[in-house]
Amino acid sequence: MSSFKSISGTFDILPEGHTTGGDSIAPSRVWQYVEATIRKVMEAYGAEEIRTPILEPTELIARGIGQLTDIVSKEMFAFERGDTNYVLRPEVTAPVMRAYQQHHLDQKGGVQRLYYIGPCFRAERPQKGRYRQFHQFGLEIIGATDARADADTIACAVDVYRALGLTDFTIRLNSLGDSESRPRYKDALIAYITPFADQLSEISRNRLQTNPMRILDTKIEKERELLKNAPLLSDFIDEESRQHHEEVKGYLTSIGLKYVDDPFLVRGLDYYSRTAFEIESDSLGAQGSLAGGGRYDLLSLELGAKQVIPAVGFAAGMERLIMALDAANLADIPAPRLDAFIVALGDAALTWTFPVAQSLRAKGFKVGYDLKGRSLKAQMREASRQNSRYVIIVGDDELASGVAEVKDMDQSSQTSVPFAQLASHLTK
RNA sequence: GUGGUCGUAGCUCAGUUGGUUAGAGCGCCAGGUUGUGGCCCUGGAGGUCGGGGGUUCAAGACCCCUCGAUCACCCCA
Repeated sequence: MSSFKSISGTFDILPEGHTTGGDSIAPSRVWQYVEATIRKVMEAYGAEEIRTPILEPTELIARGIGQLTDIVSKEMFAFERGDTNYVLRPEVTAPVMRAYQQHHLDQKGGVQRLYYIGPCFRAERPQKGRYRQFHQFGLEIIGATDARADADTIACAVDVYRALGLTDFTIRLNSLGDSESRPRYKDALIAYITPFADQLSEISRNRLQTNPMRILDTKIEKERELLKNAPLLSDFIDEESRQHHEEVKGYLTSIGLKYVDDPFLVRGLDYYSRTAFEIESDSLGAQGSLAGGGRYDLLSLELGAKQVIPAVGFAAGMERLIMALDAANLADIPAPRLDAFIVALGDAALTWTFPVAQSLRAKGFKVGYDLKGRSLKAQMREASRQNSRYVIIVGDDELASGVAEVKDMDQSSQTSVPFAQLASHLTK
């Protein structure tokens, strides 16, 4: 046993899949399958992949996500080197927006649809479905204020889940209003809550000062009770935002997408305005948030743009998606099978194996052979384990005659095949 | 960051109130089959009982610390 272990909250993805003591990590082929499906759906939405660095300037994340958010204030892997401050990206919307501005993608005219899949890092206490290195995928539609962009974003996320066979989730939707209606609502909320302040938890009391809207997100039953009659954001948002929200809902309805209008839905990142949504698994428990997103028209300004660059997007967690697939038994991807496994007996045959395997591989066959010089029986067992379609058996006799024994492992039948006809025999 | 639970072979786990050389199933390896996988039979390898310290004549079992996992809080994807 090695004395080194992967860092807490991180995990290896292996060909066979394994458990971390409780949580199970899917085989790499399941991840590949999920990624391939995501790419396919993204392409259906006209999106192309963007890959940004894992390392970003700390300031970008702090400004983008918000200094007072939990992510920035206590969950970043950040370090200093020379006179630069680095972070391991905790999310990728801010980096995508940074890249958009850095490369002047607005100058290409039109709307950019960018998707990503990759690792993110947050220094949270690990638990099921929550890791310190985790993987997000998401879509950002940049350059459009049209409500169809918002609806498109939500539909895209939903399509990813549907394409994988998941149906067990709920969409929650809200509008956060614009930069003027939010402060007004904030004031009203503070005015409403302040009289009860001493009945709140310490966390909520702190939020009253720093980020009062996050209090709406509380899971404490008593606090929810106190919030029953709290002013609603929907009563404060500006007319344009309200109309925008109605349009978004209209588009969702037009494609038969069901959602729950949730006036208490607030996202934990500061950059959202107007549309905010979350997709929650109905069966995953505490870490059931599959995807979240919304409109973030003001992020561009926060990152130094001279004018508003309207944008919407969603981000989703790969771990939770795969957890949900597992729970629904939708993650059984069969291991690939070999076309042929070459069993060699004797030194001459061992030597013969190598170029033959190469020439078959060059013709597109998946070919394996034993590398441990084991017995015929052991080699056969290995072929069986690797689920090879055929086994090619060659010993001194076959080398002399130029004719191999080829066994069909499914039929358990065996025929003699001249070396020159091996490839054509495998095609059958 | 806070609280609860757990940590024995590669995996899943058993291990009586502390008491000799720590077990099972699966997996792995070998043999039964002088050149044929899966099923069956036989045998074998594999464990500093997460790590460190302590109590005791004696600790896998008890105590403390630590690390890890896990569930919840929190957070969010």
